[in-house]
Order: sequence, then structure tokens, then C-alpha cells
Amino acid sequence: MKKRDAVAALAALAQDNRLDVFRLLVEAGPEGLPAGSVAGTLKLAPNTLTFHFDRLRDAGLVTVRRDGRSMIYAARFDTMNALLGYLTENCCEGRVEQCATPECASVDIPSLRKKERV
Amino acid sequence: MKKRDAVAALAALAQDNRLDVFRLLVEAGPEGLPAGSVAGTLKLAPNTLTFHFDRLRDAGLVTVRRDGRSMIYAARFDTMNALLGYLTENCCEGRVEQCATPECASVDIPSLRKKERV
DNA sequence: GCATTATTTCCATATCCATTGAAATATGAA
DNA sequence: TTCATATTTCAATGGATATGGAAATAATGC
Repeated sequence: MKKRDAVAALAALAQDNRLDVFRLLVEAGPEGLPAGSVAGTLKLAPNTLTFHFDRLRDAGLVTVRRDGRSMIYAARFDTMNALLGYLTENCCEGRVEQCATPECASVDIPSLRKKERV
Repeated sequence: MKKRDAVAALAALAQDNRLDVFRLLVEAGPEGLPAGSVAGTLKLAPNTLTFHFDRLRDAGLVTVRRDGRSMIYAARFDTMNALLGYLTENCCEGRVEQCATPECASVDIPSLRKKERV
């Protein structure tokens, strides 16, 4: 993942309602949820929700497909994975022991020695 | 980490210059870097840099201390770690195999089954 | 075709964000 | 004390963001 994409993904998740939307879609799994269902659960106006979906989609964090009258949105786990990878590599570099999640803290990861700035 | 803090940290990192600043501080390690050194490396105006440092600090991502005339900023690895934990728990829940970083993908983490929404 | 449901598009708006220039503060050296 | 260095504070500004209302589009059923 490039820096550009990481910033986009971070910005997409850095908003209360959007983070809720994304978490809801993550819970729902790969099948996704119709927009109306998300709107109902999170009590968001449909046009507001479209706005947020657009941003998540621009950041590559969700996919859409039509099913009858409904639009089904689903989380893109691959992008989320890439974002976690980016943050781990670029924001913990050389300090794995302090920064990696506890479960991974003891694992030495050679790839974390590399750098990149764009 | 609470949702509120996660959104703050995400927002702090979701900006080109700030992400650069943070990555530079991560590279520098716990000793940190004087503001002027960061400004020089990233070619940022000192007042602009202060603005970004403030936001990183509000999000708990950096610390400051004075050393003579210089202000030394340092990355807070604990907060970054907490953010990674939050994202892994809340945005990959139940799909560890798809979403956890490769190094951890095969590890089963019981704590990742829990939920929280604030 | 007409009505209904689901969602998006368009427009307006208030607020927030990032940057700039100029002035202020703090520290250290002569 | 005076000067230079390092950084912050303040005020102004253009641009982006999130939300709301009203209208438009798309798909389905009658």
C-alpha cells in the first residue's frame, strides 16, 4: 500500500459515523448489508449515508452491488489488512517490540526494517 | 482504546504532512527529534509544524519536552500500538484470517471475538 | 402506465482544516 | 543587557467536510 492510499483509508475511517458504518459492515461479513439496513441501525439520513459510503468506497474500504432496489455494501478486508500492514511497517519500524500488537510483539519481522516515504 | 480516541488518532494520521512527521519521529525512536530538525527535513514552515504537532499531541501520538531552546518531539508507541489493537479488534472481528497482518494471520486471538460500539 | 420503495444527486450552509505572515515568547550566548 | 536562535501564538483566508431538504433516478408490483 502506498502512502497516498494509506492517508485516504485513514481519512475515511477518521469520522464517527463512517467508523460506525465500517464496523457494522465488518460485523456483517463479506455478504454485506443493504444501505437501508445500515441507515436504520445507525439512524443516519439516506443522503448522508450515501455521502459516507462514497468516501469509504473512494478509499477502497467498501464495495457495492445492486440487489433489486437495494444497494448492498460490504467491507473490503483486503484493504483493511493492507492499511494495518502499512501502519505496522511505517509507524512502528524498528520498534516492533513496543508497537506490534501484544499477540505479535515477540515475533521478529524482517520486513519491518525497510523504509519508504512518498 | 475507546472509539473516541481511535477517531482522534486516525484523524491525526490522516494528513499528508502529519503522517510524514509521525513516520519521521518513529524512525527517530524514543529519543525524539527537535522541531527544527523535523521542519528542515520535511520542509515545513515552523508555525505550520507547530499546528501539526499540536494535533498529534492532542491525539496522544507524540510527546514534547524542552531541551534548551529546542522542543523535542517523540512518537508515542503505546498509542500507536493501541490504535492497531483497536483496528484489529473492531474492524476485522471474526475475520482474523482475512484481515490480520500476514505475520499474525495464523494466530487465533480469543480477544478478537468481543464487540464494542461507543 | 402508475404507485411504491430504495437510494442517489443537487444545492445550500455552517463548520472545520491547513497554510501563511507577522508578532510574541523563551532560552542561551556575548 | 542586547542579540540571535528556536518555537509558538494570533489573525486572516481559501478550501474541504458533514449535514439537511428537495428533487431525481432505479427497480418492482399492480
